[in-house]
Amino acid sequence: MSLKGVILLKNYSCGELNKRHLGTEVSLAGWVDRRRDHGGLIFIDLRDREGIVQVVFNPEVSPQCHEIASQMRSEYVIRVVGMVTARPKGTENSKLATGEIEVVIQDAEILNPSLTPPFYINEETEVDESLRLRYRYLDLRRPRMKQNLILRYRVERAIRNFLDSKGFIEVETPILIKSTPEGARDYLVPSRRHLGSFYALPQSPQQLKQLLMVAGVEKYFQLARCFRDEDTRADRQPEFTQLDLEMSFIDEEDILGLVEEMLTSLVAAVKPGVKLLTPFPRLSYTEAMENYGTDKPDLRFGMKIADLTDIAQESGFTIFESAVASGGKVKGICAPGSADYTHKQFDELNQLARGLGAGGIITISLSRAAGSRDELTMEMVRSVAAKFLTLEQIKRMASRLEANPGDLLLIIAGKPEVVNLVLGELRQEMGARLKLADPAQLAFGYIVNFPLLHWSKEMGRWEAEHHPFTMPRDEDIPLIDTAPEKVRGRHYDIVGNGYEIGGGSLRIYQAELQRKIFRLLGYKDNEIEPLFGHLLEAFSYGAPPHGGIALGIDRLVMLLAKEKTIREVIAFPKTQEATDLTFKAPSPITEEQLAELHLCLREED
RNA sequence: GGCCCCGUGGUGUAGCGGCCUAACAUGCCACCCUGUCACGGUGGAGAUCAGGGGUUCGAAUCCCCUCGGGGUCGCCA
Repeated sequence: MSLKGVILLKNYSCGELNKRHLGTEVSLAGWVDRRRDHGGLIFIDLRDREGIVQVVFNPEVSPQCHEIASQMRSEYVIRVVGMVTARPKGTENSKLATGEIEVVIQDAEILNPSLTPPFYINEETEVDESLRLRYRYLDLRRPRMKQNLILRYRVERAIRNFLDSKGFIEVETPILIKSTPEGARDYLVPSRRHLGSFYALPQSPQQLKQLLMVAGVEKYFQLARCFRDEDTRADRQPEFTQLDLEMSFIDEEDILGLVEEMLTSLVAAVKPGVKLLTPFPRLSYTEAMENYGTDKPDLRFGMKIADLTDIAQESGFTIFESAVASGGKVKGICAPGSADYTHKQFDELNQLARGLGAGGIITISLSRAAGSRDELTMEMVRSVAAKFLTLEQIKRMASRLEANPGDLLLIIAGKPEVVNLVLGELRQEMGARLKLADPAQLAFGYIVNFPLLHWSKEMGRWEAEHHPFTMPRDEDIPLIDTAPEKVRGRHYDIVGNGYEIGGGSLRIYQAELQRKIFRLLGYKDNEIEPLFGHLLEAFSYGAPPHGGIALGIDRLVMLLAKEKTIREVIAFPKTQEATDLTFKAPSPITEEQLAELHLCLREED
């Protein structure tokens, strides 16, 4: 990358200069990163997007420039003209890419002074995030944030190039569209021209891309902004970017294969050091829940959950017995090398487990004294359950969890969903504590065979697991009327390092089946028409079989940048309270604006 | 909506009932300094301890409320 030739005030960028430019007169412009004033000589580290170069003001070369340089301060915008010169022997700086040379200045001007910045731009110190967000334009000058912006651009460019090479076209879809009843809360935009009516910002271009398939686009993608008025998290923002993608005349394999190829080549291009699992592992939803306790497992490490119910129910241990008697399960994980966990450490884990609904954790600690699992004796086992279990039963549990002497078994008894949930969280916690995940790895994997529906207690009706347009598996279609919970959807998720990176499905393309699903979701026929009539109508004009996927770009870039939140890879993110601290948005509007929109504000109690 | 954490000169931290008239580092300002690169030296300015209320002889410190930021549960098809 180079700014060369783009801007007239400069003909080289600071970061690109090296020994090859010796003797060249260069014109540079940028920001003062740091000034070192020796009274005689003044050194300035001049920074632009491409890097830093040392420029030297020598009063013997130009007393006027030296005088101007003495006025310069951090973050002043300056322009200089000078000669690229080899640094005197012994004064080279190997820490700087441009450290073999310097620019001896013959002409200089201050283009714009700067106030002292509210935080360090030239140091990688932690700064309060609200301050960074208030002055985001300064925060983005810092090298780490600049690198994140560039990385994001490269990811998006690689995606566009890849999909272009596969015959996809990018189509823009409306931002002002229609509110939909399913899913998240909509961001709404009042219509000036239609009293009492509102547009909604898209939660995703889902229906639009399906209509593009009906339109015969066949291979569509879009780097699409999506909006959901829900509470934020480290990996969730009110607005975010999806790679939205849809294809006609395909099945699951086409999508999964395409995305795998895309991500593999993308990672190789932007982060060659990152290791992937290839081919991407595929787990059924059931396997993921049973073995990892979550539908978005971190596949960088094992520590799989194992079912111990059969062994546990042979014991005389009340906690195990009563769990099994009430239809529950007993399952566990093995924390390697954690046999000597302290009381305090147990307490922390117990608190975590209780907070998630478990009664508590039963631990079995296997002493290091044994040379192997077979050599264990009762004396080497530490557990409140020990006197209710035979040595043989303990060995069977250890064997099923692939535990060895020195390891710690964490066992949960209770309702199957709670057991999986708690062990899933304990697995994450222990994985983090024991640093089991290779930080250089990005473990993508597919989760397939999700249930199509789940029963919503609060709504008292079936809800779509993914969204109401997901195609059921052919062989499960008869179950829609008899056992909706057993219907599996042709839906797939992609996970990466424990994050849901994306999800997609094959879609329903027959109006009648779609209508049937809407009815199952509790819509009356007279409600379906105004809400989804446009889609059903489209399906009656020759809709091709189609399907697609959407990937969360923010999360993907976050993982590639090794950041902890997606805010670090978004130029102007919002706070947890969904405000923009740079603009101070949202903000009140005037009475005139309200009146024009036919709106008045309600008094709240 | 619930729970948890944080808020002290510009920035990052220390102080956690009296030793605080608030410390340290850095930044900032002035002066000195021709080979530094986190330059160095000398001197200086800079804080109603987020805001409000309470407890106490006495509060940066303990309690309550509010505001702001973060994490998380709910929520996010």
